[in-house]
Amino acid sequence: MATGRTHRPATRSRGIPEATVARLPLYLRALTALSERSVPTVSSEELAAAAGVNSAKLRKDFSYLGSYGTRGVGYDVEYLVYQISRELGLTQDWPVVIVGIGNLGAALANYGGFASRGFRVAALIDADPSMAGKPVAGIPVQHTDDLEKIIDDNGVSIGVIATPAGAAQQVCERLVAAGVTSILNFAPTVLSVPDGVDVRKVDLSIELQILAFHEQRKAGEEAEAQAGAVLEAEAAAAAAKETGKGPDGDVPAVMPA
Amino acid sequence: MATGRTHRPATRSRGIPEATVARLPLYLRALTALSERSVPTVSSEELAAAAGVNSAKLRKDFSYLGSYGTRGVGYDVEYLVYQISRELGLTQDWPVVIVGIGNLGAALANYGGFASRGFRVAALIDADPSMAGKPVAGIPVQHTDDLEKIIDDNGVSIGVIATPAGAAQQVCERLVAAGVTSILNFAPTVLSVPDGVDVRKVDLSIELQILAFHEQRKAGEEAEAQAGAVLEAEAAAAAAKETGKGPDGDVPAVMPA
DNA sequence: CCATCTTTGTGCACGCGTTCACAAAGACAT
DNA sequence: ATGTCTTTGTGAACGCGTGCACAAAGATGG
Repeated sequence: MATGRTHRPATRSRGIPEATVARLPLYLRALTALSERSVPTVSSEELAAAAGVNSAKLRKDFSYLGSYGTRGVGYDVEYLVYQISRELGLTQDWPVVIVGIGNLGAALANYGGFASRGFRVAALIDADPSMAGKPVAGIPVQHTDDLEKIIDDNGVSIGVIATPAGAAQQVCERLVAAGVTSILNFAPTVLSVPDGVDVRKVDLSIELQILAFHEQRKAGEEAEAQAGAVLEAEAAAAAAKETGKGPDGDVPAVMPA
Repeated sequence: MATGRTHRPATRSRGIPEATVARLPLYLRALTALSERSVPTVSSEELAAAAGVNSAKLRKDFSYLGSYGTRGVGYDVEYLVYQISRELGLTQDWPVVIVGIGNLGAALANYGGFASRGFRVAALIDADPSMAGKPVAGIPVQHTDDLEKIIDDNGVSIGVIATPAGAAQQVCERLVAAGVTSILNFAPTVLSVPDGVDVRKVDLSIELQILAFHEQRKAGEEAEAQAGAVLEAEAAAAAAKETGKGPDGDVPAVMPA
């Protein structure tokens, strides 16, 4: 359209939408795969397909980073890998501590994707004294008592909480007090943190429940596609109010085929 | 898909926004905690605080389910627990299979939150023949060869993929072909599935990268000079193509950590 | 029964994210 | 050079989700 630059987005690096940031790792992964196959350039259409998004969205996402593409050709894979890496802060090393070395913590410690890109497991921490010294994924587990020192010595700013729910908030507070400002929480609890601390949560139970909701909806649609008795839900709710006592473990007339 | 002809689910659920559905498990957890403390009623304000959301949002969320509150009093805890459980489909039993019993798969199998609410680990499946028969979390691992039969015999409609990335798509296709219509994917891959199949993904690596982005941003703001890890040579190229990095005040004054 | 007080349920406005659609930009062939 | 063809970058419209602010509903006390 207008040849003239109307208004360049004055604030570029700061203005990256959160939704875009969340997709950058996806693009990066797809680009890395292309890079390993020595593909020199890629179009927005191809890359979008690989990342599982819409091409217009991808182009808009990239437009927040700058004009890194070449019209008529596409994007230079290597260059884009570098730009996104830099934007995400992956060109530097991030020491990470994992607190709570149970099944999940051990799984995380062993997770290859950890070390692969900028992240390094600096320490494993557990409250169980009998775990102390025991190596997990080649890293000796240390006791919670030393948490503050570990954080400080290693300059850790990202912490992963894989403890039971009951311990999570307390661990969180100690991490924050020790200087951690980003937390990845696997415990099924709402963490409260001061301003300036980022928390992201990964909750298996919630994901499953969301799936169950859609699963139920699908089953319902399929079963009575044309019934459409909206008011019936009312009656069902009323009737359910009577029968509803132990919403926990009871199984209502399920008969697996 | 084997689970079919149960009873009719609420037809009203069609209008529940996705964002609301994603929060229902959060409310449910908070409500369950209140229920265990025998708290009879709770106000939107209190419950919202417990769930870590805004009270107006909570009320609006509940309004999609119906008018289950009492003005001047609040919500009946037990009743709400039941309503949300029903809405999410947790009053029925959901058999789940976990494919890929490595560190992560084992952690998931052992995860208590699984069985606690509606979900039941029906089977563990792995491609490694030496795993076959070996019990994990009290459940014997079965071989991938029997995947279709396991799905069918147990009426499984929800599958969890915890395999390496390379195997995920293939496993996914077999699950779908066998009748699974909801998939929780822990493998770092974009799964492509036919319409009607829901996929949710949990990706540790992505979460960490998002945290790193914000962490870098915080560090940059705070010290104004923490853009340390920018690679020299390529940074020059980048600066040449782009007119500097932070137009909004974050200057790339390099100061290596 | 009436007044007051608490808390829900929701209309409304706003901002963010998504998507469409297309002009501008460049590559490439002639 | 010039024209054609491909693909980017983005203005604009739209829809969803969020939060405010308040009237309606009901409890509670006198």
